[in-house]
Amino acid sequence: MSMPQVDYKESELYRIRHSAAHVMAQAVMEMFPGQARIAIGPPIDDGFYYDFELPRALTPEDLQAIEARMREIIAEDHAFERQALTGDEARRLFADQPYKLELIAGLEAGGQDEYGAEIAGKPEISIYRDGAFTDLCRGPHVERTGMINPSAIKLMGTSGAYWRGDEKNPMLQRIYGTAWKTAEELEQYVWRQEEARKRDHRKLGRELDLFSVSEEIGAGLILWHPKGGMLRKVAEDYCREEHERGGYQFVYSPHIGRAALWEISGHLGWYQENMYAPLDIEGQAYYLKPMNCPFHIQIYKSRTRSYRDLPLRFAEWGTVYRYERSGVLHGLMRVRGFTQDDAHLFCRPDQMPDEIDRVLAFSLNILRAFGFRDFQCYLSTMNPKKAAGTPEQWEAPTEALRMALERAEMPYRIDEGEATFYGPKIDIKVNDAIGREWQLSTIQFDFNLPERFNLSYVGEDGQEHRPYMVHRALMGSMERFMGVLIEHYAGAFPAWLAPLQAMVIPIADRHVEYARQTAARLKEAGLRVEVDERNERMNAKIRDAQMQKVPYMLVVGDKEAESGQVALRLRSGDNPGAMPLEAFLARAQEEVAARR
RNA sequence: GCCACCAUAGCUCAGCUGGCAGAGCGGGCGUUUCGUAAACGUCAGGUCGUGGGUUCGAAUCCCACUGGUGGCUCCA
Repeated sequence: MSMPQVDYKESELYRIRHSAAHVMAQAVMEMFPGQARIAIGPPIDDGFYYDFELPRALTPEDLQAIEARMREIIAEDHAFERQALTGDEARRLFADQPYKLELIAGLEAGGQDEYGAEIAGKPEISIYRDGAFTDLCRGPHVERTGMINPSAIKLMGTSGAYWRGDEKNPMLQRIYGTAWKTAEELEQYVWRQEEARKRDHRKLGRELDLFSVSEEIGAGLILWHPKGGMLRKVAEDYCREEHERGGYQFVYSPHIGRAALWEISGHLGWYQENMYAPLDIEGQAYYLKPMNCPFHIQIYKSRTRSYRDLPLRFAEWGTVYRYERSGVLHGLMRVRGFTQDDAHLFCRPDQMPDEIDRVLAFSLNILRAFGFRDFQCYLSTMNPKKAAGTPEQWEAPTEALRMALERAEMPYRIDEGEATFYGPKIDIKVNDAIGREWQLSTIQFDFNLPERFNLSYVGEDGQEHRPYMVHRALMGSMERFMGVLIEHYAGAFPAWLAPLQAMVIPIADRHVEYARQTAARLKEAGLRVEVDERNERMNAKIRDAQMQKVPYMLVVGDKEAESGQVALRLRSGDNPGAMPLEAFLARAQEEVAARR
């Protein structure tokens, strides 16, 4: 969905959208003569926006009026004219536009463009004029407003947005719009939005009875219903087996720990804003865990470790609680309590490269099993404002992660300053079926905790040495992973994951007994199967199974009961028809085993 | 947390400028026993998110809180 930035910035579409932003700003200025303050209005992935300070909040009706006026301005076909100015000239021109004045000052100071992005040297100050509207802008634009297709633009909505993205600044009103070359492209875009809405995990979660959130329990806290619970169990069981094969050992740890633990780990120093207020237990402060690492470290420390013991890989489906501001909560994707498929690797320095290689391959392998094909890797580097240790300490581990990515021949991007406080990390994001990117796996180097907890192992030389430590979560949070999975498959899970794999549909009451026998045989063979014994017509049962996205529908009537067959229907609508029960079973088992 | 909007039956939603709380689906019961996406009939379901206020009278107007939606900021 996201196209290469460089190409996009030079594309005609980019100029169209940038120009549409100007046209929209003009329409808004006219709506509030002398009262509208304009900030910035760049093109974005699928359109554009413009930020304003206005005397009142915009309504949906305003958007309609603005959109209508935009079409008029386009029809007036004004030419876009560029003009270079001195700082003083620009200041005179925008004397009543405080945000523009701030931008002009920034441009004069040099080092960054009007969006705050770093650039070399001092940019030329320029304006673009189209008819009655003039904006501080470096361009580029289309030549005339008439080159914007009036039937390929649409205003999408409003939102609040902080000036320059800083929450200490005043909040402006942002209007989002989309613009394309043709009406058909706009239509396709609107259609894609609808598709995304259709596979929204919150909607499917209710329709397929997978999970819910209860107001009584609290925001951002998930209840897994039996169907969702099965989905999650199947995913977890598979991963547990893989972990066991991959040399991990399973551990369990409590949900709370004493303040001193979090003091030593550094969480109270670096991470407190994400932690809940302490519980008082007999005068001692305990904190709900936001991470599992200090617990696994205590397990490591429970005895003397020899170099022969390493690497140690402690895995736990650990439920953690993190404070999230109410406005950011979102279905399963952003919650306050979630379970990580967490593990901590402890190894000798000489084992580190191999461990990183292994965990990277392991992670991709698991993600592929769940049907993800496209991955984006990110290497997050030190954030000097939020980092334990010195830049020198960060250098080697950052390089180690980079080398692992190189060895794996994974293309990656650098996320400057996005590391955790305790070390650099590799994040793996996956692209789902409709191209959206989701952050799942994270592999984090940690040189901080072994130090703080004074971890050691006895080396070959009989001396104490400091082990290296890596945190990693592959599915990340089970909640988010399930959410991504729901949207990726639009609720139609492959048979191996589907909570209910087969629905047996007796045509009339006299077929119920045979249906039950059929179900019993399939259950015995390990399939998740139910019989729809309701007093409904076959058509209704098929429709319901279809809407529940059950992979296999097995219709049984007189013919099947007599011959020991089942009539298979797939949710795709395909109808392979009658076949011996054992033939269906073999087919289903094969598909489940292949995780198709 | 901030900006805007929203909250009526399990779900989706109607309910006008304040005057008797509704529909479809779903659920219960009955009839029907049916061959690949909705049989028919009948019954039950609501302190109109919560608390306060205005008013003769509030689902409807005002305030606060809770929860949600789209963004911003932040992030697994």
